[in-house]
Amino acid sequence: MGRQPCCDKLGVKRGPWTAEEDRKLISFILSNGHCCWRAVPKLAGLLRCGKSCRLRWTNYLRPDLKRGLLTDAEEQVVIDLHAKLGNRWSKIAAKLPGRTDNEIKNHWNTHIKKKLIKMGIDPVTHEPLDRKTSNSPATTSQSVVTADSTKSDEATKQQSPQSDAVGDVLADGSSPTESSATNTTVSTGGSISSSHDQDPLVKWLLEVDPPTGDEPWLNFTGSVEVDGEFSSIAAGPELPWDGATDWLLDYQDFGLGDLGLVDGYMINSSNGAN
DNA sequence: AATGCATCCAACCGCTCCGAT
DNA sequence: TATCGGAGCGGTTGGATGCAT
Repeated sequence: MGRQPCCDKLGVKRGPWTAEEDRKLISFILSNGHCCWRAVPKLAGLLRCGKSCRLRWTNYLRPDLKRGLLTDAEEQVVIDLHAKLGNRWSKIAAKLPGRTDNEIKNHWNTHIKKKLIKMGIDPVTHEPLDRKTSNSPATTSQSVVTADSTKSDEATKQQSPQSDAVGDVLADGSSPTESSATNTTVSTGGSISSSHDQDPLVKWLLEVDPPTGDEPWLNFTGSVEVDGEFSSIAAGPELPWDGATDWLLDYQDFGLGDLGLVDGYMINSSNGAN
C-alpha cells in the first residue's frame, strides 16, 4: 500500500535552522503547545516537516534543556543505564533532566564509548574486551567503570563510586538507592556484577514515569503574538540557549515572569536538574 | 600560514510502536 | 481484527570546528 511520507519533500526546507525559524517555532509552541506536530509547521508558518520541528524543539529549543558536556555524574548514570538498557537512549535520557536522547547518544558515541574501549571494556556488553578473545587471567583485577575512572588512563585504578553525585542528576532529585547507581563493576569473571537484575535503582528507573509532556511551557497560553515579531518572549539569564539562539537574549528586558513562563521554566530547571 | 585529519554534534532517514477507526 | 496515520526512537550522515603537522 505504501505510506505517505511524513511530509512532502517538495517545498520543505532542510538543513540547519535559522534564528527566524527558531523564533517562529518557539513562539508558536509557547503560545499553542504542540497538539499535532504534523500541523505545527503549517500553523507556525514554517517550511519544515513536522518531524523536523519536533526534533528541533526537543533537541535544541526546549526551555528546560541543559547545555554543555555531561557531568561526571551524568556520564556515570548513562554508563550504568546503558549496561542495563542498551541503546535505548530515550529511556536513558528520561532519567537525566535537561538532556536529550540525541545528546546522550552523541556523547556516548564520541566520548564514553572510546573511554570504555580504552579501559578494555566492551561498550556494548560492558564486559572486558579481552574476555572475548580468551579467558586470560589478565582480567583478574577488578575494574570499576566509573565516570572518574574513565577520565584518565588509569583504568585499573580503583575508584569509589560517587553515588551522591549520581543521585543528584536523577529525574526528581531523589536518590532511590544511595549505593547502587555507580556500582557497575566488571568482575573477575567479566560479567556485570552490579546485580542490575535486582538492582533497586534500575528497577526504580524503569518504573518511574518519564516526563509526562505536561510541562508548563507546553501548555503555556500566554498572549504571545505570532506576527513575525517575538517581542513577548524573553530569555532570562538562566535560559540554556546557546549562541545559536542568542537573539533571545536581546529580549531580556521583557521578562519571562510577566508571561508566567519563568515559573514554568524555573520549576523544570530546578527539578533536580541542577 | 596553509593544509589535512580528527572530532563533534545538529539534523535527517527509516523503522517501530501505538492509538484511532 | 486489520488497517491507517502520527509520534517517537535509534542509526547514520555531513557540515562545522578544532587540532596537528
